[in-house]
Amino acid sequence: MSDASGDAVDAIIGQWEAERPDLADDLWPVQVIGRLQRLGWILEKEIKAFAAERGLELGEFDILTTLQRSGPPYELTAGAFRKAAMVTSGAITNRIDRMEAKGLVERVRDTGDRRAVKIRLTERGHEVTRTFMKEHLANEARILADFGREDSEELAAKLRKLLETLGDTSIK
Amino acid sequence: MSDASGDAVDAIIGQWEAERPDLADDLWPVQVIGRLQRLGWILEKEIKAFAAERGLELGEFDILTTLQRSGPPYELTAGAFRKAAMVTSGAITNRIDRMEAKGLVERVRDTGDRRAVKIRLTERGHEVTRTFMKEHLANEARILADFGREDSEELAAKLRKLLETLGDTSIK
DNA sequence: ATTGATTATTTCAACGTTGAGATAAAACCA
DNA sequence: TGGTTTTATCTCAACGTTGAAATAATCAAT
Repeated sequence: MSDASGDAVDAIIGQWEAERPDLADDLWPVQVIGRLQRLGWILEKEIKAFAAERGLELGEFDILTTLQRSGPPYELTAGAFRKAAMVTSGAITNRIDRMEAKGLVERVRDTGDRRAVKIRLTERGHEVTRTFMKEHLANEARILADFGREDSEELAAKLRKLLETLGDTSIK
Repeated sequence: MSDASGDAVDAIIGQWEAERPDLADDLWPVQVIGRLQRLGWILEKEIKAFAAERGLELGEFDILTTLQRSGPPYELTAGAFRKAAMVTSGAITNRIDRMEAKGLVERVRDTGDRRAVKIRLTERGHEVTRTFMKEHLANEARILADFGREDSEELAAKLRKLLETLGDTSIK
């Protein structure tokens, strides 16, 4: 059933129902996954633009915040980033290269394990992250302002449940 | 409040509360946006792998399904794809180039407006999309199987509301 | 009809990620 | 100690996207 009103996903499902009636009973996952995909795109674009205004790549922002929220001594290995950021090793190397050039982080060879490289937040990196993070949260609050706090809490609870179902229980 | 159990986002929020108590009251949007981001990554990876097993790029899959669900005569302009797929013009040109080489679509110069190029699904493209789509929906159903149909419906309703709030009401 | 503005697509260099292979160090085990 | 396996990072070519500039056709207005 495609309503006259609705979001883009309702329209897409309506198109499928008309074109492939044989699949009508199998379309229900699209309601969820299609919407999650669209929201992912929209939000990524939003946050990417926000970061770009401040001279940061999205991945670089990711490194900075991961590092700061990890707490003292504000250093993590490249491997830790790979897992936290869900990207490959080459991407981490490149990001750190760029950020080291900007003076936001520094590489510190681990004294114990000389294979490992600790990435440490510089004083400048700290400052940038501090102000950036506050603005970032304000921006996210703005994005959700019309949706509202109460709906946000309810939605968050359901999203948590889905993530747990999918096994996303760790940031290690 | 960071629970002992929970998903990755609960852990992240817990870290921020410890490291930046001054931001504690501003973290609520992360509950939603952080989770939407993670779900976007997870699902994209899942679907990308699924497409790759069948020799298709994610963007190519996007073109195929957009084309098929548009109904007869199964042709759209490059511009229509740009809007539907939320990507830039160069990306569309490249995708169509690759897919034309694979014999999945063909370019047809519009007889009326000779600036426009219609992208049309070939017979082979139709076949591929038909089988692919059925498997794709089965795959999505598998992903959501543990989450359940009822929770899916409830979650979908909230996601729709958020998308509408963000102005994502059209696929034109 | 001619000029100017707009619209549609393609081109292309820059960019970030991927992923396999290389390098190097540590851990394991005889 | 010596040899093998494992772990951590870096290297680098291939890949897809971005976004601005180029090309080409239509539309608008006089």
